Amino acid sequence: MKSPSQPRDRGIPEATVARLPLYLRALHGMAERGIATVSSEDLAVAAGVNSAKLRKDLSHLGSYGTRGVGYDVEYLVYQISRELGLTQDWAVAIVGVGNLGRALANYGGFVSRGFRVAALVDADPEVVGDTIAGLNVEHIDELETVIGQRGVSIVVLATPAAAAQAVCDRVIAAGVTSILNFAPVVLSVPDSVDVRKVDLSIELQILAFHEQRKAGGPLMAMDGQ
Amino acid sequence: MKSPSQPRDRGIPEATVARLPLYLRALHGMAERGIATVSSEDLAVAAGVNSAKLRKDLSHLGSYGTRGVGYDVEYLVYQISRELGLTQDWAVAIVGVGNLGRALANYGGFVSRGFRVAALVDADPEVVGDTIAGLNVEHIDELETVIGQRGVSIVVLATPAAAAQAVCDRVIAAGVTSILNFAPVVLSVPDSVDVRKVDLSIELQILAFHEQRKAGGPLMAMDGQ
DNA sequence: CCGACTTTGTGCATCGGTTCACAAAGGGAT
DNA sequence: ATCCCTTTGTGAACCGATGCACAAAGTCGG
Repeated sequence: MKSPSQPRDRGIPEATVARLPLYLRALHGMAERGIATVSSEDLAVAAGVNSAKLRKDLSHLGSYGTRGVGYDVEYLVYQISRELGLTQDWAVAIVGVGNLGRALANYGGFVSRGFRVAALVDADPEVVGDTIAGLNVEHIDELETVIGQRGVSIVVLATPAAAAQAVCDRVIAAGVTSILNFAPVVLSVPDSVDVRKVDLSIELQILAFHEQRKAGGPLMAMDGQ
Repeated sequence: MKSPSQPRDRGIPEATVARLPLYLRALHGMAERGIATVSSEDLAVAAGVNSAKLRKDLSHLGSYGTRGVGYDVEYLVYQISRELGLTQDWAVAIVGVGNLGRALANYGGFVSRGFRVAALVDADPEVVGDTIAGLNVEHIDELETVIGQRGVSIVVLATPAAAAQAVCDRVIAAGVTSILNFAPVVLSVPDSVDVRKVDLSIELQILAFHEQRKAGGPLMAMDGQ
């Protein structure tokens, strides 16, 4: 039994957290198009999920809808943003300024969501000193200094696989507890540190698996489905 | 008792499929270091998962281990590769040659896993004709031709959000049934088409959520956890 | 002020996935 | 050949997530 206006339930399911950014994106689009109010059904369609799931997700944040009407777009944007921590400014450092690091530095989706690329760091003297996306590329020796002085709390690892663990250890020692890893290695970190990984080739491999199935499977089993 | 070569269970759980590439990566590393045999425990550590989960995952492919010994690295690499469809050559087209598209074209992880970038396509006359990663950038008008003639079965969408759905519709009409989408939009496609999406800003937002929690949560609730 | 209509929020059944724990299977030593 | 040791493969309990279906809550027209 909980008090009726107890929105702050400390335990939001992980699956819900992963979908909130999706809702937020859909809501931003609607706000831009001047839509003031949206039903769970419409928002669900825009976000590509089932409406019951959406309502349950939102119910974890609190009771922000109006029965018979729907959700106020602006208000919901604010509530989700606040829950995700996007109402504050996050300083991000990108380590590894290869093709991927460059793409990330230029990626508009970061800035528009409360993230600020505060530093670009690389080990290659060839790129150190270059200006990318308006930022000076700094030498890896400056890593700890940069993190400390600019209040970097999230680090994006876009280094080669071989360098990732060493850089990871250093940024953790420098106090960082959130890492987004693009290098194709399993990082070993203390429990207190959050690592999310994105491996582009894994996604392709999963697609290949399903594609193969459609084509008849590895042994060309001739089942109709 | 099942016949020893009855590996083909048509229903491999989605969660398992998503982990197979992880095992494969770990196994490749071991093969390179000359390791011939590996236990589920060791492989699990290398892949960053629980060993019981790993064994259950592998059991869906068949009985490829030897009790008391472990798994033969080479053999397991082959079996997983085959299951994922990586023993064949997949032609991939990348549409949208901005920063991200460029990074993807140069990404080594594709080629090394049986994927071949067969075409780069863009709408901007400024980039059409450029050579990137040894490939000529072709005009979007050629999209259908390129897909048909080079046997492209997987398309990577790295276009701006506004263009993604239109390109998506075209590649589907051209016969493609597997799409990897980097554009921050929900694509609407027939059920027969597989879409996997990667949204870089979503991953960062999830990190921000947890980071905020560590720092005390949105209302600075002072609970120890 | 009331009654019909809309849409939320949620209890409940269900499902897929994870983890535990152990019997079965194989290897190697004696 | 037999026993002991290691490690797999899996039955079963558990856990979180999903989706249905509906009562509760609110709006709006008359």
